[in-house]
Amino acid sequence: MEQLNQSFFYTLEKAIKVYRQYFQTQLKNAGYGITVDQWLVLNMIIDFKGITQTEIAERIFKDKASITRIIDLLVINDYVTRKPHPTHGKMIQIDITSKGIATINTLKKEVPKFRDFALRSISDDSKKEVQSVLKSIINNCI
Amino acid sequence: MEQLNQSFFYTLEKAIKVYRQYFQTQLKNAGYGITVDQWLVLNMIIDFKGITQTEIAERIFKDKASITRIIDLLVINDYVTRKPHPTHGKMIQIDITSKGIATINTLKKEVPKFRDFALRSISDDSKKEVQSVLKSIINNCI
DNA sequence: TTATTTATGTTGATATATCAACATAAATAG
DNA sequence: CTATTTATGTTGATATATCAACATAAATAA
Repeated sequence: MEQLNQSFFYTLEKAIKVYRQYFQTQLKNAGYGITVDQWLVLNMIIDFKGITQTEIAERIFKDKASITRIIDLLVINDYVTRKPHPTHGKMIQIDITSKGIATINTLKKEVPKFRDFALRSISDDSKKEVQSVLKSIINNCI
Repeated sequence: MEQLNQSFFYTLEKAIKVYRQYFQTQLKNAGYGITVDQWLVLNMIIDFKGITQTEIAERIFKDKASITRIIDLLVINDYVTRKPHPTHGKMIQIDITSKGIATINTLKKEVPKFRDFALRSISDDSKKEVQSVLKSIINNCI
């Protein structure tokens, strides 16, 4: 059993790494200078208007310190702008630039293809079964 | 289907993060200052006598630059020593210190418990099924 | 033998992860 | 109202990931 458990996590680590690398390469090949994580954050900003950085962190399982720095880069690379929220305390108001909008609009169409490609030949039932096991692991570890 | 694929990777990311965090916390609670990745590398050095850094990198899916730096830290923290290989080119000879041996000896017994805990209540068949799907993903992305 | 390729590692630059400490505005408790 | 707590973000320190460039010894080709 221990052998099985060891190789289980070995495969899990490998799968996530290979997938991330594939994803990043696709972004690059499609002509985007954006990273996977920057894309994730940009996506959140667009999908959830007015979302706080803390909430972005929770939604994509990152530290809020990471979010601060990823947004720094989104600003540097002209995907978004950041200014103090007019009425609400320490909150930050993030506005998307035209470059940010254009990028997301295209990627919204492209990214699903990446996922489909990575999961091709896998049945929906299998996906659900895997997800259910992963959720058990999550519950076991929390 | 796209919704399923999106949530599939969402869950995958979450599971690996939660597991890694659980693992690191357990190491800390057990009184070890070592990180998960340092432990992984130390393990390779012990299990495969004379292994090259390049090969360690391949085996645990890391960049060889990362291995250089992780071993830097293993040296700083007195788990191993590093010196030029006496006969073989640019190779490095890595020797384990007594602290390194003591650490690994204990962790070899502890770590399987962490994995078992994370996978408790999951049947062997399920684990195998998940692994098989993960391997398909790996093949799809490579 | 000389030139080229291969194997092995290191270093620099940049991005991200994590934890702890800090800063501060808003909300709540007393 | 004042004190405390909570919500939200930033910053510093350290660890890791990734890519590209570099260094160099060994092996191979010419």
